[in-house]
Order: sequence, then structure tokens, then C-alpha cells
Amino acid sequence: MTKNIELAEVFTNIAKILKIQNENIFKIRAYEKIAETLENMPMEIETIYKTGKLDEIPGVGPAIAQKIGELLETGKLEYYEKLKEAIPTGVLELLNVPDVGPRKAKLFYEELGIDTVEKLEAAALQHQLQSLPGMGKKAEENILRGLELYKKREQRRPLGIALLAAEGIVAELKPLAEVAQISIAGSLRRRKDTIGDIDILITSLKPENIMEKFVNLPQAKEVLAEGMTKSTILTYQDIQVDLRVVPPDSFGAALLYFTGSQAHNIHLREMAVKQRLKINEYGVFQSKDDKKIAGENEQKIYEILGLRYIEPELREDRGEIEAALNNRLPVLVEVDDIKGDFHIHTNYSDGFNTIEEIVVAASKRGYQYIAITDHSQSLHIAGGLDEERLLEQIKRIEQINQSLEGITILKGIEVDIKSDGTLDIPDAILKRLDIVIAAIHSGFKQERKQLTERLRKAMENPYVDIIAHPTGRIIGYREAYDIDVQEIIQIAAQTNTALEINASPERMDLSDIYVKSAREHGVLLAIGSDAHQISALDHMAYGLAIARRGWLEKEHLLNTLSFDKLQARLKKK
DNA sequence: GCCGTTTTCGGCCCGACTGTTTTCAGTCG
Repeated sequence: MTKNIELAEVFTNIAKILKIQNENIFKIRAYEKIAETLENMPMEIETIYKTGKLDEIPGVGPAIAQKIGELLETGKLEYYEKLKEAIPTGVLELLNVPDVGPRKAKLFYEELGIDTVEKLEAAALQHQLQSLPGMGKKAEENILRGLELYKKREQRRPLGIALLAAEGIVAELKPLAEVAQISIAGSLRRRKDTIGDIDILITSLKPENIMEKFVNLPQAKEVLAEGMTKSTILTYQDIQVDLRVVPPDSFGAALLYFTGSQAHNIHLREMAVKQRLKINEYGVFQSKDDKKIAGENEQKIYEILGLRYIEPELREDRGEIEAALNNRLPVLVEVDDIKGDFHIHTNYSDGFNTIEEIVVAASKRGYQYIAITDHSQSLHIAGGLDEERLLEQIKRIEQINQSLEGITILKGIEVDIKSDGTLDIPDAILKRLDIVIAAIHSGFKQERKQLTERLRKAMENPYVDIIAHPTGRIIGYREAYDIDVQEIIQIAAQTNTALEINASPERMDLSDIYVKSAREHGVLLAIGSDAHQISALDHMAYGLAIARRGWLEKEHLLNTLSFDKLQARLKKK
């Protein structure tokens, strides 16, 4: 795990403990902010520390700079150790139970010695909570329900899963006569790679029927809350869905607010305050007389603040507001810009479809080219191709290509990078391909240095065009392997190797912050669907989401090149 | 604890809902 994430966790926990201790909320926010900054930073904090530039990071002052230094130098933090003596880490876990916040956690710990979720449940079942000050029967019941939700609550879902679920619900609600406008909001609208819950926004003057329909949806397993403006259900997939209804003239303000991110919203509201304005989910208001001056559309709200419209994918407070202010927002790549797919498997290895079936499907999607990239021999389990079968496939593709019009199949391979960094198909064969993508599929547990060197060696190979799924993470199943992504980006720039945005919903690799960093280092990105069947060609949309979240314009993406220009950009074979 | 196109001290985003309350605290997004 990278140091950034480790440090972020320490600062998050400090914030939680301080909350329980009822410290100054702004001090707490300072710790929360640095934790978030660390999580969102593509650079290693250690690198910045070594160059003595910690204080250039927004939100880092003398106190936090000292703490980062101490953590990096000693691996420990005296201040944090002291705090943990007062509030054990187990108590912090209580905060993850819905309806338990810092005040109740403190109450339960101090009055009943509750320092684990298990103890909390036992106490609730024995009705020990309802007699505590400020508690009551209802409150205790709510905690029990919170515990059920806590146990059910899955990890964050891949974007692909959540998006399908949300689109299903929108399709049910949209036809209702009372619905004026409907939109997906929240992190789903921002197309974040993983989704906690689904937010849907509707405008209407008559919400009753809409709410009625919503809580009785076939997808709804359980109703968690039901009100006039806000209801929450749990689906059979255990995904929480929030529906909010506002009047039509607040659509823009509500959409802005419910889309977030929270950091983006706070930044906008701070700007508004300086202009003697107030923004809430109903509109933009003048401070002097509370007069509403905007609300019906998002664009107008940005305009009033002196900003260009900011696409949802950019709203993470990662510099997009400053860019909008200076008219320097990227012109994000769009779906129509995509001319082809660089990562597709067939039934030559572990895919389901034939080359012919895939090319027909790709053609329907308007692609100019696709790369057939089956696994190579080391991946026995996936029926990887040895030299002989690869040569056979090359021949086959050349045959098929002769009969095609408007689309070309690129002869390719997803070649395995062996543990010593060599490839398991010799250069003499790679040379005969149009495109080579290389990937690590084994030896994930190697040391950081060794893994990074492995990738370096692969990128230095004169025939390797793209590194597939560069960090190897699988969402909810496997952590990224321990590579120095920043160094990989630099090597990619030096060797003119593209990095893949693997669009498979459980991979989504590279992730947005590294994509943005790659862009800044002049590295080209290449989206690959990693499709193993025709329907998965549509995963391209998820790859595009990452590209847009990584600030990519058309020119940063290999997939936007016409077939002719693409050939000129690939390494010479 | 951080920060500065009114400030190096005094600010720091905004509101809904719920439950236990006689006016508000806690939680959530």
C-alpha cells in the first residue's frame, strides 16, 4: 500500500477521534481535508517531503507538515498514539453504523464500555441503550436497523453495476406524468469508478405518486425512509437508492448540489460567499435581500460565479474550478471521438466469440479498427496462444481483413510479462503483429522495485505499444500490485509506450488520478474494453468515463486516431 | 488547524430530517 493511503488513514482516524472528543469542527476539517488530499494525489507524498515542498500542498500548515514528517521518518505519530489511548480504534468502527455518529459513539463507549460493533448489537438487543441520556425507544430501534444495514452494506460497487441498476430505475420512473425532469446525480453522474449509493433527482410539483411508485418498485427489497421530498430504498442487490424531488425551478441548483462532489460544492459556496451570494439546493440567493437569482439550470449558476460550465466528471475540486475561472478547462473526449478498441479476446483464448462475430459487432458500433489481443502461452488457464497458434491467428485475420470494408482488424496479442520482465513471445514473432499490449498476470507479490523494473523492461521492448491494466487491481477483490506508478508514467513517456485504461468494470485501471498525471507527463492513454464477449464491447463507456475524469482531451487518447494516423503512432514493427 | 483581492486574527458551506425535546442536538449528504 502506498504511503499516501496509509497516511490518509491516520489523518482520517485522527479526525474521527477528535469528533468523538468534540473538538473544534474546523480543526477536524483540516485533518479530513489533508486525508482527502493524500488519497487524491498521484505523487508520492514521500517524494514531495524529500524535496522539502510539503508546505506547498494546500491544507498543509506547520502542524500537519510536522506530522507527515514524523510519520514518514519514524512510521509512527506520537500525537496519534496518545489519541488512541483515549479512544480505542474499535470505537471508530461504530461510526460506520448508520445512525451512530460521534456523540452517540462517545456516549456508548463512556457509559457502557462499548468498543466494538458486536458489543453495540448486544447492548441494543438487551435494551441497554434506550435509557441513556438523549436516547429513547425509537432511537434504539433505529440503531438496530442501522446494524442490519451495516452488516448488509456491501463494499462500494463498480460503476458498471451501479449504472445499470440506476438506469433501470430511471426507466421505471421517467414515464410518470408527474415527472418533469429526471436525472441520475451523485458520484454516479460524476462517473466515479466505484459507487457507494445511487442518487436520483426528479423535479415535480406533485411528488406523491412518484414516491408511491418509487417505494413499490419491483427492484425494492426494503424501504428505508419515505417522505414527501426524499425516500430511500434498498434493492435486491443491496444497493441503496435515494430519490429526491424538488420543484422545477430548482432543478439546476439541486442537480449541482446532489451531484457534488462535496469538496467541489464547498469550494463553489466559498466563492459565492465572497461575492455576497449564497448557494443551496434551491438556488443562488443574494445575501442582502435573499433574492433568488438562479436555480433552474446548472450552467447559469456557474456563470454567475464567473465560471465556465464544469462537466460532472471533473467536479472533484482537483483544479477544475481554477481552470474554469481562467477559461482553461479541458475539452473532454467524447464517445463519438472513439474510433476503435485495443483490447479484445476471442475464442482463440478465453473469449466466447469468434473473430468474425466480434468484427461485425465492432462495425455496428462505428469503429474503424479493433485489435484482437488474446492471451499468450504462459496463461495456460486462459488457453493462451503459443507461437504456432498465434501465427495461425495472424493468418486468419489477414484473410478476414481482405473481405472487410470500413473496419480493419489489428493483429495483436496481450503478451505476458514474465517475472524477470521478459515477454513470453519472442520479438521475431511480435514483429509480425500490428499492435502489442503487455501485461503482468503473475508474481503480484514481488517487491515494488522488482515489479517496477519488470514493467520498465517490457516498455523498453521496441514492439510493446501498450501496458495493459498497469496496476493490476480488481475492485473488491485484489489490491493493486505494489508498483511505483509515477515512475511507470515517466518510463512510458521516455519509451513512447501508451498506458491502458482498462474499461472492464472490475478493473477500471489506470484510475482517474493516474490518468490525469499521465496526461500531464505527455503519456498517451489507450482504452481497452478487455471484452471476452461481444456485449462487453460496451464497457468502452466506462473507460471513457475514466478518461474524462482524468481530464483527457481527444489528442491524449490513442483511440481517437483515424486508422492511418494510428499506424503512424504505433511503434514500428 | 489553515488561511488572507477588505483580515496574520477571526473567520471557516448549507440545509433536511428525526427524536427527544420545551428550544435543540445529532446525523446525514
